[in-house]
Amino acid sequence: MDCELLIQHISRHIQLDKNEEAYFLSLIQLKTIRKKEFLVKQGEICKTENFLLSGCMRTFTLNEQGEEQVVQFGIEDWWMGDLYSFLTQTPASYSIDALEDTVIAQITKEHLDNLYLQVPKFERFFRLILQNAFIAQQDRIHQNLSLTAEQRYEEFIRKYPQLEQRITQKHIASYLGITPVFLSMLRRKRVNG
Amino acid sequence: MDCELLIQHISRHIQLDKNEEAYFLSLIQLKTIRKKEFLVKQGEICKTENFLLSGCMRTFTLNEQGEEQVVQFGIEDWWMGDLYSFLTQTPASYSIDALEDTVIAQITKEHLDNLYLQVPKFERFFRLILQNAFIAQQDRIHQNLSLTAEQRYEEFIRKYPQLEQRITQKHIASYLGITPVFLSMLRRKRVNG
DNA sequence: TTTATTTATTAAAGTACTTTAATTTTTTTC
DNA sequence: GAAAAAAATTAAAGTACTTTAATAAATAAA
Repeated sequence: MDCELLIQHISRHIQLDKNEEAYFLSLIQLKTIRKKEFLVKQGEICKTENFLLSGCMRTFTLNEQGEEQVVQFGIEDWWMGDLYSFLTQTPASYSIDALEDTVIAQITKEHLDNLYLQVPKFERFFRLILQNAFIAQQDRIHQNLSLTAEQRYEEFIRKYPQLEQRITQKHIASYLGITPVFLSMLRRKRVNG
Repeated sequence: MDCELLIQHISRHIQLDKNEEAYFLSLIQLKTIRKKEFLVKQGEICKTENFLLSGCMRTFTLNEQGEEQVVQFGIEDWWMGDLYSFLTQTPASYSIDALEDTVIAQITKEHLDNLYLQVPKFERFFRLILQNAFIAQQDRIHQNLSLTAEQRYEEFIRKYPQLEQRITQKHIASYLGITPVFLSMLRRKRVNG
């Protein structure tokens, strides 16, 4: 089981001894999700938290008109899941699917609850992860409120140059809160000056 | 020192014995911030995390044109601060001021770091607080992207009926990402049908 | 209480972004 | 490698929201 990336990721935040690492790995399951397959479906229960070892996923909702709204992307080294559904084991508000063939490391709620009891250091680990995620989200809220679509697109490119290559414009537009048509206009403007 | 509300708030998430509670309280300072006074100023370092015992505050930024963008409100039972500035002890991106006379319980970074070491349960406590904050923010991002200004205003009223009364329309408009002029139009439409 | 200052309302003109629909390009499938 | 399906581009008309400016109402200051 090749979780090297996950172990590195954890060691950036907390130090585990060999026993703790082995115990942690015993709770983890690897899973491959092919492009277009779902990890979580809106309305079903999100049973695991998921660390991306490779590939690319998106979190989105379907509104009443059946339109997709992308809320988040995730690539290697990111956690993905519907946190509220996971914590409360209630139906998910969001769907998550794979934009590329993706390999994830999964932990169930039961295993995570045990992990917190057996290795309390993981309370710290997930606190630190959440701190970073919270700060990133706050900045995103601020930008969504204060920047124009053009400025948000520039920021997206600056911040996630890799993502810009890997993800379709349709999905990027949705993430930015604009239509693909308008994003196309912004791109033309960028190129032509 | 009347921190009853804070103690209740904590006991909803973790259980403290009397020693732990006393130690925690020894790290806390009460402070009153009068209406219009600042708790944090953009560009200065945010030295404390702050729990609101009473009153009302707002987090905002000033952009290059000197316009205020409200990012968040806080009332009794909420934590406020510039988390990134607090954690890294670098200049704050956000300002925080009081919209009403406000009483807060403060903890410095040094005290909080000690608290995590002395009473690791607090790792759990702040993980739980951050989980809730993260989920709320994710929903806000989703709504900002997918709802019209009118729908966002309806949601705001539904979710924070108390706040709607206590906060000026100017600030609510900024929080919603619209102009006060447009908010006024939405309100007229609501009343007249 | 009066005056000054800030906030809210209204109207009208302007702009950023959407919608629709047709065409081209790219990707997927068999 | 051809056919089908999905994504991107373009243009034109429409709409949600902004900007400006003038007036009224509410709050703060003296």
